[in-house]
Amino acid sequence: MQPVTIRDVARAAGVSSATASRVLSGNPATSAASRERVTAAAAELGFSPNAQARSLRSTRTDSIALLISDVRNPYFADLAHAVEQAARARGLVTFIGNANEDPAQQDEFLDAMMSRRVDGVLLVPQGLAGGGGAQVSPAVERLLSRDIPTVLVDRTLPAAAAPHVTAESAAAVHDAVASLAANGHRRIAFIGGPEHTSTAAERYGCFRAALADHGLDADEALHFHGDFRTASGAEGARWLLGLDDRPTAVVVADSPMAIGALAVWREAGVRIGVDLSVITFDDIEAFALHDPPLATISHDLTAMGRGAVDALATLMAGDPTGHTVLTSTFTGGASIGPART
Amino acid sequence: MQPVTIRDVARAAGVSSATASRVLSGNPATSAASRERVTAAAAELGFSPNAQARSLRSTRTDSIALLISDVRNPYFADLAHAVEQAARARGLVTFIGNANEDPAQQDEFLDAMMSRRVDGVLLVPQGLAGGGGAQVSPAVERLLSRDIPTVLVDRTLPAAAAPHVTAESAAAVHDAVASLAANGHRRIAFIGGPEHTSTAAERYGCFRAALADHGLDADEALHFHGDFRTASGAEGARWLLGLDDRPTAVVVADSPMAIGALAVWREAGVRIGVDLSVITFDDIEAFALHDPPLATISHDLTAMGRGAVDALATLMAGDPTGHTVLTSTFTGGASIGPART
DNA sequence: TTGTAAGCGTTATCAG
DNA sequence: CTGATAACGCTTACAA
Repeated sequence: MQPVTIRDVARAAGVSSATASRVLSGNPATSAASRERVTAAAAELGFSPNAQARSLRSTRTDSIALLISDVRNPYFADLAHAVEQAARARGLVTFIGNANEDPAQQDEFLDAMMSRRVDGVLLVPQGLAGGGGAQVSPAVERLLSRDIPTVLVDRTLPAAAAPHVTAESAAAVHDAVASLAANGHRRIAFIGGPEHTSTAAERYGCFRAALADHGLDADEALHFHGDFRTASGAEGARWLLGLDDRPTAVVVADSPMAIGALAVWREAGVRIGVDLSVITFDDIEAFALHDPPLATISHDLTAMGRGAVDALATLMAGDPTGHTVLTSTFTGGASIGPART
Repeated sequence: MQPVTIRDVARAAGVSSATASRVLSGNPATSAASRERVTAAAAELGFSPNAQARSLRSTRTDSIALLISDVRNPYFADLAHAVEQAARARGLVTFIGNANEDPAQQDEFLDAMMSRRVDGVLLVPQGLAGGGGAQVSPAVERLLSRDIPTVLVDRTLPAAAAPHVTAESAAAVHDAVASLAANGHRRIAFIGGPEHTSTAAERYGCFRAALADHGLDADEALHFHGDFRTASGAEGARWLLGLDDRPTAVVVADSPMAIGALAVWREAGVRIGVDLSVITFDDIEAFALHDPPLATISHDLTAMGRGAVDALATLMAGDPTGHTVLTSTFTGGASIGPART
């Protein structure tokens, strides 16, 4: 079936293509008569407007892009869901892209989106492994140097390059460490994320600060550098088991790593909350599977998603927007127990 | 900064826009000299072609759409990841859409994709709640009546409307039920998915067949109708606890429902593998959190994703394609124990 | 090998 | 309220 164009509709309705266009895009300057005939003809022919052509002219696409780090990470899945629902409420379609924690994949998706002229971009920026200067990947550079409304979500970028909606965990981490300290823990390990992401840095930074608050000193030897994925959590778990003078507690920086780590510890016969106290970031539904209940430091992803869409909408409307920082919540659980002495 | 057009590039390179276009789209009819100057100019100006305009002319977009039922369901997250990687290997960008198990959201996304003229569509079709005739939602109808290459993934549609890549679980379910039967279980409940999805029907159908294979009769009173989401799994768990002559074993039709159900059972003090034997569909990483290990019936999502992309690529190349049906695997676990007598 | 010019399907402008 | 007509940014005959 050949695609039906607006001209076909106009011809069938006996009007000009301009009138047909006006009717179909809800322009009030139309007569009831032509409105009726055009809509009828469009329905009859099964007309679906060519968005390419439309936005070539109008430069609006009513769509936004959301780039997340990892579709398989429940944290980002929740974020994607929240964004999608909030965007839908504003009449925007969301295209979700998966960077797979890889700047190259991020860039491909962003380029595709830019050339498709989405109205705005929500970006969880991927860190550059290089680590040297305050670099930003090429496509992100392009994104920002053009005037494409962009909001960073969850993670930020060095130069405060764009407005962002992120979470701040100081208070929750403080409470979490307080809970450990109250249980007599003094050697607390940290299984962290990749250093080149702002969240990994923020989470670890808050952890160190919290230690200091409780008169404990941060021991860099108790800091494992993971990559936010399951396998590295398992590695971190094994690393912990191999430490001399094994720590009695550990904080894990995200849920996939926690899943990987807990599986290893179970296999090794480590009793969580008894032999080892565990606190993990990112409360996900699947944690309900774990016994005992896990203590968590969590974010309100629905709020983050909605906040991000709000900020982006403001930006798309042409108004400047600032940063939003949400606070995290500490929820205790039986995975914290007294330090064995 | 105003968007950079191909004319800007051409001007900077001192050639016509036609030559610039030829260079940038890899047309061999170009001189080394202009090739060099054009690519330099494009890089210099940060040119990114307008995909709208390009495909308005050329009708290829090198992109595909993937519509999944629920981003937050790890099963679909895994599928999305697999598709995305396979598509990327073929130079295709994947736009992921989330239907949220809702035909209306599915249709919005599909319409947006059709009007953006993606080269192909991978669709996990949403069931119509009506249940009456063999209907298909309007946008899916449009999708199929036009000649847009489309492959159904995971779920099918009544009229074998399009080629599909799905999983078949008969053998795995047979083994699973055999394992229960060998442990003396005779009353086995089933917490199923929404009837209007083909997978729910297939999974339950195989379950009934497997019961028959083992001389057990299917009792419709032991069939709970869930909706593939966590909350309904919890409901199903409570339903099971309230049954007279409580079944000693249960099969759960997907992982989110299993998560919801297991949480309820734990809270009720039900010992999995002792008081109640459990087998669940869809092996996900987070199941590693559960003790004892869960018996599962699982699919190879990587194979499904790759198979779907292969089928779609074949279709996009103009060749007809058939159906692919993958087999499932049963993996035993300590969540199956002897029936208490 | 290159340039000119004609569209692709739609919407915006400007007269009527 | 409507109809010509000119773009939007790009590709592709067709000439040169």
